[in-house]
Amino acid sequence: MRPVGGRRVSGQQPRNCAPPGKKGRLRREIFWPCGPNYVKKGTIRTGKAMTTVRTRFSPSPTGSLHLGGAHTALFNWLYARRHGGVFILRIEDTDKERSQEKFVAEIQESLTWLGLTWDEGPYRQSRRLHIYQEYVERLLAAGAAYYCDCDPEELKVRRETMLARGEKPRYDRRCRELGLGRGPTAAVRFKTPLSGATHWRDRIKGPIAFDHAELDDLVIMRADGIPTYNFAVVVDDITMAVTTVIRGDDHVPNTPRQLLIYEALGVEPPEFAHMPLMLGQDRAKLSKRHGALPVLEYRRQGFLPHTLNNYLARVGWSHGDQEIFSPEELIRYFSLENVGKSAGIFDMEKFLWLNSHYLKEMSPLEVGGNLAFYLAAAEGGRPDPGYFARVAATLQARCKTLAEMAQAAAFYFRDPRPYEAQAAAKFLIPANVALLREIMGRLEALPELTEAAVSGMLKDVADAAGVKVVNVAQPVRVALAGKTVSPGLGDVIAILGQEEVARRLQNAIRFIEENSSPDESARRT
RNA sequence: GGUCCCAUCGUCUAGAGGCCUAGGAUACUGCCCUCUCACGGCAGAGACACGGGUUCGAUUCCCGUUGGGACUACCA
Repeated sequence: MRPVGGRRVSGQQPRNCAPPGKKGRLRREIFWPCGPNYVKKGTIRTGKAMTTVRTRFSPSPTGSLHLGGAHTALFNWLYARRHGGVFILRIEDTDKERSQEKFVAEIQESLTWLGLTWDEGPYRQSRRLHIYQEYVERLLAAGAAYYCDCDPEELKVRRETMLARGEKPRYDRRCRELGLGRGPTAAVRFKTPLSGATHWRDRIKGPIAFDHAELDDLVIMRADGIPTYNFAVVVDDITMAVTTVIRGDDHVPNTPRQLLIYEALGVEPPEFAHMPLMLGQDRAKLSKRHGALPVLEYRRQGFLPHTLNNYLARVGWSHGDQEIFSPEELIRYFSLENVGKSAGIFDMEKFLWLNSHYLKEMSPLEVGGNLAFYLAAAEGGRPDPGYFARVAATLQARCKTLAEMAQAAAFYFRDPRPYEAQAAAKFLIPANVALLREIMGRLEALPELTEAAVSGMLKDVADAAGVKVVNVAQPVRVALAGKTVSPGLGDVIAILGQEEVARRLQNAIRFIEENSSPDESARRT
């Protein structure tokens, strides 16, 4: 868990020392943080002399942005912001089958909602095909790649056969030395070294090594000229001058393949930081299949964007015992050194708590503004910000999400009827008619409808009747809110206003009279 | 199966060999506050996966076991 080697040198991050290349040109003379000579004491330069940090978030538009993606995007964004760097958005849409335009839009909307704004992009891999082509040529010319015209279907069969035989399902390299030329069905494969090993020092995981014997000759460009993931990533990260690749540790196995491509291209690679994955309740990687919800779904459910950022930041990263971070603090404190290695599980309970925390912290006016948005769909409430603020103030400490608050606030905007059945059965009974009448009268007599005045009145009524306040409060509550749960009656009454309160009390009395049999009401009144 | 990664309360985590009687947060339980429900306050229960080393001393370093996860495509 502790940094190894140079990772701790006075808190400085080793970075590439050369300026980013211009327009597709390779960067020259780059300090390679992954190499064996990584950080000799005293070689780290500080501040201005170093290259600007450049990170990227590169989702593929094959689905909505979900929590896992937002987690990765946040760490990249935070790291870039922390170091005054550049955050790049890149859409990896080389999977023509599954990529969809609507997801490109949704991903951007999600990031924007979260406030994870990008400085460059969105770049689209599908519009950079000529660049990949150029790099493939280079590899081909250098003898680091070769054409392969094996039939994909047959490859699949071979793979299954190997698997069935208990062998490793790898490409058998039968085209490797054939010297095949370009052709309509020929894909390009990377010529992976047969022996040796690739290793790097991960900014988060420390040293990692893979034997080349474990790797096979991956396809880097399909027969149709579309590059595959591992190749496109490398070319993009080179041409976009990415300095730090921060991604989920599910990409660790891809890294040696990419490092080999950098090497074949003669380019020093960026540094890598593989962050721990965030798992679902079932401990499996978050994915659509495991019920990972789109980020926008959390917006719909009434979570604040900063709740997501704060929560996500604390999965895999920490700053001592601190749990609550303002956006500025997140940026100020974020560092790769404090990113842990082990995967974390998304905990809805804590997530809800965090959201409720922010709901309580915000000003009533702000919460009210948000609440109006959630109510608009359902209730079409009054568009008066002041009114929403007063309503919000009574609900802030009682709700965990804005959607929940909208529900709880509904009675402020419309008639409470129909009453909740159980509540009505228990409190809207003939025995309480007199009480409701008295309350109505007393309210009219109050010089001012304030929380204190109403509370005092309720207590007086209770005292006079020799009962507890709760006994007078509940019938009134059901009459006004339609249920046994609501904010304090003093606030409710003050907000609803004299006229509306009188109407609701009257309605409740009428309801009781209509719903009880004549002799029952005679007996109990 | 193979390769790689990971391992502190249920969950997120603090922990840089003695500061640990292992801290915080959440969730849970109890009490207090209280017109309901919440909020809030106080208290409680709850973890170093196991086995070997190294060391005067391991939660911490090394090895192994076990467990979990990821990857294993002309997906990303």
